[in-house]
Amino acid sequence: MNFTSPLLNWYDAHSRNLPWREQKDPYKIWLSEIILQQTRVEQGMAYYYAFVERYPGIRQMADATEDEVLKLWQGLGYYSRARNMLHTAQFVTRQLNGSFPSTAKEIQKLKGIGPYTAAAIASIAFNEPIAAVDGNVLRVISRFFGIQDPVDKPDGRSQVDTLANEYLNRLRPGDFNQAIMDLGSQVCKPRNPLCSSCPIQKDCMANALGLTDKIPMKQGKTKVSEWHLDYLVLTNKGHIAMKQRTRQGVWKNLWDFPETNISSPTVRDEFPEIPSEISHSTQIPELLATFSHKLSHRDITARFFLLHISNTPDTINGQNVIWTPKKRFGELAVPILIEKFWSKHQQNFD
DNA sequence: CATACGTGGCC
DNA sequence: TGGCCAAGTAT
Repeated sequence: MNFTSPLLNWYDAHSRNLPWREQKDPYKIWLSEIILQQTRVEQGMAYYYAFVERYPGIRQMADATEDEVLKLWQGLGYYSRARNMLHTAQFVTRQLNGSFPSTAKEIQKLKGIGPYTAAAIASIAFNEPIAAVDGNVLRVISRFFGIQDPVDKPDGRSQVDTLANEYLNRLRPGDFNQAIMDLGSQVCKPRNPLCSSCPIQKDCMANALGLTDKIPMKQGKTKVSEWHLDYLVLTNKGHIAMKQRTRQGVWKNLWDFPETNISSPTVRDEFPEIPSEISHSTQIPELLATFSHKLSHRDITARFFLLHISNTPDTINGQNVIWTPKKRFGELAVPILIEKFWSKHQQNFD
């Protein structure tokens, strides 16, 4: 099988010039890998630059607050990555004396780092011969070797792991891993792969069998459930009531508005009750907007009810709130759903 | 082992 | 359009 050599030759000629590839700084490689988990390079690039500028090294990141890191991360999604990243920055700085672990085994003990990211950092930053198997590698390897078992099941997955480590170039493990990822993202794409431009087309099983649109085979589909969210947008003289999502769950530690207590689908035509903490209000909440928003696992329908009130209680429907001046709304890390609502309707809050 | 966890792009 | 996919991890 002619796999590794043509792959590395192709990489030498076509590798992308990415900022975290300019040096072998474990901090920057780690940061880029966390950002790029389940995220395309094009989407993550601006965030990478923002983080490197704000935190040139892991020690600077360790001194940050979680609110600040989440605000920088806003819009990237999977916010546990940001929380775990800060935790790891503090752990490496304070417990490991600022020295990033140098083996995949040790790296994987850090929060937010699993088998893929540990192997990627170890191979790229420390030259450890270990295959980093991500979605691209799963696709390239399963197509090239014609693996027709589902790659999201243990059997198919372990076949790919084995082959990737078997064909790994032990002299250039980091380049080998990045070469497959670049090939997977630029040539061996999920749909409409550019097989005629592929350096390993000649020995590719999926290409020979006409199965590039069938491989990689996958089994699992996560079911999407519906979720109704009813927000109370309370204002008082240019201040807005905001609450932090501290409970375990989606958007943890990001900010949004207090929620009403009428989220049951059967009573969705009713107006929300006035929270008992509100001293007196002659009007009823006005339905300002209805937004739909899709998460990977939820279809959200969010309604935003506006109400001007004359006191500033510390809790709304039992939820702790802060009263944020309208000018400072932008300092809070909010879900994209809230950001979109805000950018469209903030003029209503004067 | 299955499910939770965001958002944007593509066809 | 709705479903799939993206440099996955934690539980």
